[in-house]
Amino acid sequence: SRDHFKDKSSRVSPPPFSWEPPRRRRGRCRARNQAALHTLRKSRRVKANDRERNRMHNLNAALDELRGVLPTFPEDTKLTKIETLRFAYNYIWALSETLRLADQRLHKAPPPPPAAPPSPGSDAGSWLSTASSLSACTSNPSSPATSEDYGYGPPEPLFACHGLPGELLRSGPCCARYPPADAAV
DNA sequence: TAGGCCATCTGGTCCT
DNA sequence: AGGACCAGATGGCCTA
Repeated sequence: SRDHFKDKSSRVSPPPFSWEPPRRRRGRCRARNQAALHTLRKSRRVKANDRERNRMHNLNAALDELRGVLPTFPEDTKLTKIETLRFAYNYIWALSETLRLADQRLHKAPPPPPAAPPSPGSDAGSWLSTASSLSACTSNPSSPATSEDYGYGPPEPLFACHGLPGELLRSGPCCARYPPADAAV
């Protein structure tokens, strides 16, 4: 079909579906198309990056809100993302235990030992359920010292840094990065 | 300087 | 088709 343009004499109307533009023109078109495709892809990528950035910002904002309702000591301690999630998991568990125990006490039932805390994640970096962190909690000077102090009659003896009953602190993971690494225990 | 944490980019996949 | 979601890669910042 390209020969169709070589010979002027035979230049009749091109066959309906086999006609192709001259090579040079087609190459230019292809280049133009390639460039258009490139800019299209690029603009889509830029848009996608923008959305992704925004999505992550929203996710971080939600994480910050979650940090805001979690008790930490010192108060301005910023938990990492993974710490925030794990602590939230355990904090919810501890609060549930508080309600459960309070309810039991209300019905005069002898409080059984609290249930084993859930395990939100068991990698080596998890500090939430370690005995050291729990003993650190109970050794807080602002906390009640004797076992009698851990009773559940109102008002509940609370830990200044956690706001949770002592028994829960001793039995369940509820500390967030406490004590600070450099703090004397 | 190594390791941890984080933000961002990127391509793939799934969903509407 | 376009957006949401996800996971891997990368580089910057900070701390021990």
